[in-house]
Amino acid sequence: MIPTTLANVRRVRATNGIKGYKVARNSELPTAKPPRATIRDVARIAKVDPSLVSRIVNNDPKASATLATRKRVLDAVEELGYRANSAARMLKTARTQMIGLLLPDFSNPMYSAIISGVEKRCEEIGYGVLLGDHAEGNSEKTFTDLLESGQVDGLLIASGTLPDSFLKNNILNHHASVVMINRRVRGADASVIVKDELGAELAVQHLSQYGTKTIAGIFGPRNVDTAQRRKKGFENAAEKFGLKHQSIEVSSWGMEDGRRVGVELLSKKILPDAVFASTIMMGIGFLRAAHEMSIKIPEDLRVVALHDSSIANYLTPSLSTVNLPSTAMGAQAVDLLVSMMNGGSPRNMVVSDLPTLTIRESSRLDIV
Amino acid sequence: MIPTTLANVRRVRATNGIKGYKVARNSELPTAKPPRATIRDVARIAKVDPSLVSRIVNNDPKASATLATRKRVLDAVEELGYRANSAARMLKTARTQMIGLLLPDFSNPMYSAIISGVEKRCEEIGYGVLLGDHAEGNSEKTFTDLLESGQVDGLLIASGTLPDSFLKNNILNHHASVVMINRRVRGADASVIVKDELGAELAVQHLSQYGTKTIAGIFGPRNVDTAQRRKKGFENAAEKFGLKHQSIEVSSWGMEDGRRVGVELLSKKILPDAVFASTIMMGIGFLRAAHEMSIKIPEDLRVVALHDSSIANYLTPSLSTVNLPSTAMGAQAVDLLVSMMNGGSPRNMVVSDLPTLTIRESSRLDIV
DNA sequence: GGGTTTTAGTCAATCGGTTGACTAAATTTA
DNA sequence: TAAATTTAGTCAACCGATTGACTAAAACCC
Repeated sequence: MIPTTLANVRRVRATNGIKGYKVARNSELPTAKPPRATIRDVARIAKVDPSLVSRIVNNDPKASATLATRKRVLDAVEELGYRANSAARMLKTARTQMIGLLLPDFSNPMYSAIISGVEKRCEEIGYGVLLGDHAEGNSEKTFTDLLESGQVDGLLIASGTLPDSFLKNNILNHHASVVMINRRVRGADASVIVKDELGAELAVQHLSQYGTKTIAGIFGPRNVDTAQRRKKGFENAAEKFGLKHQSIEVSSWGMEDGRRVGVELLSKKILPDAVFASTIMMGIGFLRAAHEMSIKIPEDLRVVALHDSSIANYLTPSLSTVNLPSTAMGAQAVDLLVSMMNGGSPRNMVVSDLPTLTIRESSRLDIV
Repeated sequence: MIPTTLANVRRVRATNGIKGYKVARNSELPTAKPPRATIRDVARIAKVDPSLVSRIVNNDPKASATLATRKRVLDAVEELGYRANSAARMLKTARTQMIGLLLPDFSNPMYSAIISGVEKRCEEIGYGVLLGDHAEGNSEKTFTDLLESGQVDGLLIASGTLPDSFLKNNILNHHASVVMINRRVRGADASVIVKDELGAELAVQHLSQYGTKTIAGIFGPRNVDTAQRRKKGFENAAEKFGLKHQSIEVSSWGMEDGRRVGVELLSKKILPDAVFASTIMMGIGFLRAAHEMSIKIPEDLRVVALHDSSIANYLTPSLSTVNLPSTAMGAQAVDLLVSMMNGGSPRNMVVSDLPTLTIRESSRLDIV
């Protein structure tokens, strides 16, 4: 795996003092590569069969070896710095121990909690994460490549934008375990979502204070169920608290969407008392719109957005948010995927953790 | 690669009705897995030797085949949906076609341009990207695992925080191609950086307008060369433009650092006329501090931060930035790494693209 | 102490592609 | 037209780890 030239570099380096930073003497530069130790090397040194080495290092219950033998093997492993070649293992076992994570965009803080949940859980169970984004155009390619060349054992997809039809075709047409994150697509029956609806309700409940009469909500693409769940939660809660409400649907989830809607909304004669933004990005955009339109927040209008992120603390005004258990969602998606890879059936799951509200300046009128 | 059980699962899924969507008939449910086509299957159908199939699909110049034969092979590939098993290929060729990208934190927008540059370039040249973060504690493990189990052919490290000593030890002790991104570490001789110094100068030059007399700069960890380059550029430019300047060094690059320094700075009797934040995160934090301290920006004090990101447009006030060519840096790092993996020598490179200034509200006094 | 079970470990096939060496036929060259 | 070269394609040995089947010796049982 490791290119031989590199091995050289390391050799050279290891034999020289680091301290004064003279890294190498020239004479040592062009030497032969130190080849990586294989299981056979270990076997030879420990004077056992390679198969026994394999069984010992993998804790195979079928391995039977005296303590002395085991020690010899382990010592040899140590001495040679042996690590199983993952390609060979993959080939033989037909498992890569990797899962793919497909996202629209790494830089979007909305996804970062998910990423870290996925990453962490994978680390715990010894899986690697192969990231793919489907920025534009390359979606299809990324997708099929990962699956079809068998570089991953399964795939997680977190996308608030890819159309259902694309997802459905790809999920259904490829032989692989696929789990959708915070998205349900008809025709795919493995997913993990959070209680978006409840998150929206929580926001509305909070916003209904201070004599709020009217409230507006900004939502994502109509054909994405995530947007619909949030909208439903928003509308239900608005009804429940007797608020006049209006729902605005836009075609993506970004800052500019929040700003544009904001400008439009705030140009009207009559403003709502409160606004719910269904993503933190939209919330940020909306705050900007308010600034541009010289609307004072929270005095003139109060705002809460979905998704927490540390940046919410640093905005002006700081942005109240509803924190969805996205990290837990990522972790749970990994668990579901792994269980499916081991023969378990696909399920549509809901993370049991509840959304929580963090009140900041954008929605608090009662500052003493 | 794709575990057979999964193939089953997928079948199952395809055969069950979802909600109103009956996708298939039940009778198809418990059938045998469709095994993935191997090169031998293709060979059999095309009536040629597997080796010829291999040569044809890989465009091996050594392959000689009549047009008719070639077509038979390609047709068979198509028919079976054949994709080479990547584990087998890796094993034989001793290359994974993957590179690892190590970051402190995915969610940090500072890194997102780098990620996308790396990703895009890798996609172009047929490499996969394996992401690893070294949030806390797991750095060492992530690092060694990736390298030692030979899951990647080389490694890119973009970290403004890991101490030199750690990097040096790890880089030096492992057999692998490693390229540092926007960081130079003594003892490691492969890196790609941008003209941070010039970026800082650009910011100072701009800030020196409007009669600015004094300027403060906020920089990252003293023992990280990136921070030092920025500081140097800042100080040089300040001298050049005859500004009284003060440099503040903090131990990390985040929003809270910017805010903390800001609060401190703005508590003093005499304020600087301008502030340069050496990351956008610090800039955001500083804006917040200004708000908390009721300092008006840009009226009382003007601010420019390094790194562009769309969020700069949506802050209040919007934040002037110097856009470093981070995407190009990511791409170039990939190129360097690949060239090293092919036997090229390590180099310390500088991206030739220049930083550019984007003026926004935080530094513009002459609004009409 | 003869038979059975356990323990300790080995053997060899296999995963799926790749690649240097090779052959037989076709084509070119002299 | 005979020799030399090129073309078309095959053969077989890997790469490194895993795993079911197997063996020989030791331990156990009554």
